Amino acid sequence: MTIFTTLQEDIIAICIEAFGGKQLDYSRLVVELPRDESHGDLSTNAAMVLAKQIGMPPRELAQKIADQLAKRDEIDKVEIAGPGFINLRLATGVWASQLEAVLAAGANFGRIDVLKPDTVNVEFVSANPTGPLHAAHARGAIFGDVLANLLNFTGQTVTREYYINDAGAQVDVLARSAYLRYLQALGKDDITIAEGLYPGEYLVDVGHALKDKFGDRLEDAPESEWLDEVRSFTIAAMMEGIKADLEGLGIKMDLFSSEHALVSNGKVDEAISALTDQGLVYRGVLEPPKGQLLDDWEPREQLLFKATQFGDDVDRPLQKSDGSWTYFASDVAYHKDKYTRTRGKLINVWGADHGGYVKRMKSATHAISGQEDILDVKLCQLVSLLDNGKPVKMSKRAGTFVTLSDVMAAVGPDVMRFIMLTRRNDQKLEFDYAKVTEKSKENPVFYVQYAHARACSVLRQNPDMGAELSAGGRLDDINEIRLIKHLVSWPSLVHSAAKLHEPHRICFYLIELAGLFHSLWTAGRENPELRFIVDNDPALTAARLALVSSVAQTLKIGLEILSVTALEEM
RNA sequence: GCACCCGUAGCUCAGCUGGAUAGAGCGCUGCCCUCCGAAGGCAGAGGUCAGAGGUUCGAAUCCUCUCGGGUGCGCCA
Repeated sequence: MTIFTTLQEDIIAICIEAFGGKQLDYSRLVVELPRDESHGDLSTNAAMVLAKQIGMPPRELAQKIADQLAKRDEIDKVEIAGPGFINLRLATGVWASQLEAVLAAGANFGRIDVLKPDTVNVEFVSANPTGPLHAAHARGAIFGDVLANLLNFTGQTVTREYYINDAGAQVDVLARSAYLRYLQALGKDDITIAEGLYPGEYLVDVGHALKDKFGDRLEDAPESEWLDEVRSFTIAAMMEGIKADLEGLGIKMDLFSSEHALVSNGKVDEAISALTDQGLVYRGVLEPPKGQLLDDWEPREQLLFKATQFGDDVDRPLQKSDGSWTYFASDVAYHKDKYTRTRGKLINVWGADHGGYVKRMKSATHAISGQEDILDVKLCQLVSLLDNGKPVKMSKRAGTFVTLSDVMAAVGPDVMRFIMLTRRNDQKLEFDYAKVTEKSKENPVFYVQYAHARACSVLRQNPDMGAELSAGGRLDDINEIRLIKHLVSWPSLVHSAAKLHEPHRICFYLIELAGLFHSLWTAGRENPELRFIVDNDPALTAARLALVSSVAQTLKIGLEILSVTALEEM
């Protein structure tokens, strides 16, 4: 229970007492830290939010609530300001006493404020199994993983899922490319990798592995005889590499789903006929997209899903010209499968280039589940790789893209995970090798880990006091109070980050917490009276160590949500 | 042409899903190590929140339009 929630409940109680007859909507009522400290320790918009409902001028209502609040021991002063803000000044020692609750919550601090428990499926990465992960995949991977951690932390039951696109033409292309490498492994040196195949070196090893497994048995066989075997072998090899890369990032999926399995089990036909039964599928002709050059466009009747009925711009095709299912059709089946399995919320983490796909997928999941907001799609913008300000050259054509494992070898998982979350997901991100490995303030990973290490260093010097940390009322320096306020706002930060599916908020919170702590630390260097350890004053020392301990604990919890190491020494 | 995302200090970005005088880092100017880790900190300058309307007690935040940047638009997955 933080002071925020206590006061909020108090205010609601006051209103029920005074206006018991009326049913009031308290959902917009907040107790928060005012941005400007001159407005007091805490402020609430209660009067402004409730005024209209009650039918009383805001300032008058504010006065009524304020009179009641003023009677509380923990409140020193109440003021009405502006259009009806109620500003509260807390009695000495109230902030400091908040630390007792922080320390009592221990590793569960922030878990207190849980969302309504639910089952959530987070699908992320889902990179095509046609090659190793490249650096840009890391963003979505980490976003999804940390979001899953965060939801877990707030009491949700989470499944991490990877959808393998192991059907369609691209995996045949992969198989043909691997087959050529197989021929090379058998000693044929006049092999050229044709345009349109995958030229990457990573298939050389697969070629050798194919040779080890099949000998020369496939050498002169027609494609129809080797395609299936080579394809499934190669996909398995690619997935093995992808799993190893994810493991290097500290990511463990709960489930890998196969598109191929879905298709061959008839799930697509099943899903489409279910939509047909709902009257959402028809044969029709689409308009060509305007402003785009399509020389080969011919109007054609095809099977369409009534996406417009759910807010999409046009109805979406389910079949290609040859009668086979479109990718959208199998995606409908996949999402139906996911929903049927879990009956919970679905979250998809996609690259921003799939933005045009969101509406139709939400339309489909709406149709499938009957719930409009069952699916949330988070789009991650591009990552550009830099080395000291200069772009790192990448060419997918030549097969020389920067792989995830290359970057990981250079920076390690902690840096990778933290930096990828130092931007909102819908904002482009620059990842500069040189800067993110710097051991300085410019590097936020280091900055936060350093704060934790510093806090641990203080606590290490006083192992004896650990047992009796007292959160007495003597923490009254402005920097100490600021730090406590920030600590106490951690649960509500976690709550909104989880609710909005915005893990980056954790990063920014930790950076700010680290900054406040560094600031206090240095204040102690300049003014000995502000040092954490005060000779001849064990009570004050204990109170300050309680603060340090709370900081260390909260940094650790936050870093654990990010799965970034909370170092005790640097 | 249409849809989605973005536009906040010189630069890179936050802004708790509508709160009060819009914040941080970098860069710039000037400071702080006899002292728990200076791998850090303090202070100053810097803004028409792209622009114009609207909604209301109150807008960077919500709605409409305009401008600028990005992504995408049947038979790639």
